[in-house]
Amino acid sequence: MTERRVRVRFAPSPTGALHIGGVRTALYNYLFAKKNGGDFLLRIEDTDQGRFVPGAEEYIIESLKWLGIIADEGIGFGDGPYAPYRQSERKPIYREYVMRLIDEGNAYYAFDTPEELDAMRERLKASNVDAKYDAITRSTMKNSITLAEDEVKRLLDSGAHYVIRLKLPRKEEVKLFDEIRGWVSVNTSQMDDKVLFKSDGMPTYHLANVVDDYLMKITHVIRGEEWLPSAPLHVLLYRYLGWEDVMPKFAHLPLLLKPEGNGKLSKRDGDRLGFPVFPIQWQDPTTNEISSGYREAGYLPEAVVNLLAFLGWNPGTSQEIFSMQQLVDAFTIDRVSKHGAKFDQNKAKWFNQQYVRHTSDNILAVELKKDVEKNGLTFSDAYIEKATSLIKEKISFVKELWSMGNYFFINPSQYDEAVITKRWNEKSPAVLNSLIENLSSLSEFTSANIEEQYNLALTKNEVAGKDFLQLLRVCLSGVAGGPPIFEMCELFGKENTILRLQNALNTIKK
RNA sequence: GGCCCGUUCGUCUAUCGGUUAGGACAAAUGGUUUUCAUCCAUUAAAGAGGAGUUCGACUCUCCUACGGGCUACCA
Repeated sequence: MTERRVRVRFAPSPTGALHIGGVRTALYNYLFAKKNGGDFLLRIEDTDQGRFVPGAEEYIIESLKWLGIIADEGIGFGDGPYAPYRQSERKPIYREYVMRLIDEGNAYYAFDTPEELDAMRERLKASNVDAKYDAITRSTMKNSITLAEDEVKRLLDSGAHYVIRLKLPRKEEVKLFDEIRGWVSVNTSQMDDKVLFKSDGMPTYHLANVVDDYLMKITHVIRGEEWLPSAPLHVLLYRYLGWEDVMPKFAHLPLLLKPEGNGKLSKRDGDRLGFPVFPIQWQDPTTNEISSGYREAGYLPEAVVNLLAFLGWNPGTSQEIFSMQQLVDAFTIDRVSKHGAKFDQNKAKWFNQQYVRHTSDNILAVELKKDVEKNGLTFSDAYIEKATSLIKEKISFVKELWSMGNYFFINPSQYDEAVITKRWNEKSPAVLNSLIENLSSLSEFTSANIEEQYNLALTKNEVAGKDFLQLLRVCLSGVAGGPPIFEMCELFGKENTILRLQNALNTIKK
């Protein structure tokens, strides 16, 4: 077999918001494709009409685009040579292949009603046997194996509801090589005759995914670990369809787990634990319930990509900050870990902090400006950018430029109680008055000059600097921490600095 | 219950038979920053348990325990 061009796909189903674990799967597929000079495609697996959620598809596309996980082909990315990329639009294709399975005796019609299936399962459970539709139970059910040929024909002609099931051998070891876990083997005696074709004329995931991966020339299937148990089934499908020689390689990714330990990370965990589990905000169209997203929470896309990449993969070096291109260059499947990873909010925050710090002031200032304007305030771009540069070092999230630095734009009316209680004393008003006086006569309002005047005010009132500086900060900004004080003052300007000091003097009384 | 997968500091992980088991986040302590939310330094912190194989096992095998996944006409 000649070397095939690497082609991988991300194939979510549009049943709601794309979970962060799904995003990681998409990312690993993307990294693998780019690393190997291949193609990454987005395919929408909407074979379950009943679970379709409006807006989910758009949400998936928008999320991937926000993160820079750009597909070469597929829905939302200009389609491509293997269109359509939405399984519901490929409906006629699947019938052809499932008929081939029937003709060759590898699949059969089953006419059992849901009630009959339930009854069978309960019967088996009661006798302590595994309740599955398999080589043994199928002989007791209503299908084209047990029914006479003309009866099957009559049922089909009369439009009776039926599904098509894969006919598994009674006892056969099915082996597959997983690129992450090595050889995995399952006996068909443990599997059941999975439905391939539903009564609504749609294929199930199992059939559709195999047929599409074949037709779209997929070389590697990189997906979540939840698919590992059904992978042997897919192997069998490739075999029966005669495609084993071009069967993709499999890599089953470990799952993302809840931070407290039990179970995989799920939709509800995010807002319960105070961090997003979705890339961007999602509003459920039926309940209107809003789930927070990384984007809205102030995460930078590059940070999300970086932190996600490290949840289940590492380069084997001590480097942790990676651009997308660096990830592409470094990524290999064999460095993906086998075990699930718990999401660590602290580490996520740290990653974002790194990226915020490395983002230039003028770009961050644009975001801060939005908040300033949202609050009905007007400041020059230069002022906003300078404020950005001062606040930037202290924050982890872009939105904290405003939440932690809004005192650059609004004079404080409240003052940190703890600091006031601790630092304010009978000498404080005198120091402030001296400072106001000194600053008023200052012609060049620079941080160095301000500091000089501050020290003079201290000396005059016989107060130690260490005891007063934090109090000064609180008088100016209202809060206990922040950037260098005198640089702050320089930005506030002479008039506003003095106004702030006077306000503090008038407001804080003890 | 059955089947499959997994198990190194609190968390993410390095180690591909021989290491004082390394790094990062978080934590604690100290320092710098005349304030702090930055920064620097230091400390504490791990091979689930039991059998093998081997001169030697975190690393290979088996058992047990624990965790996770799957077990639909859902993906």
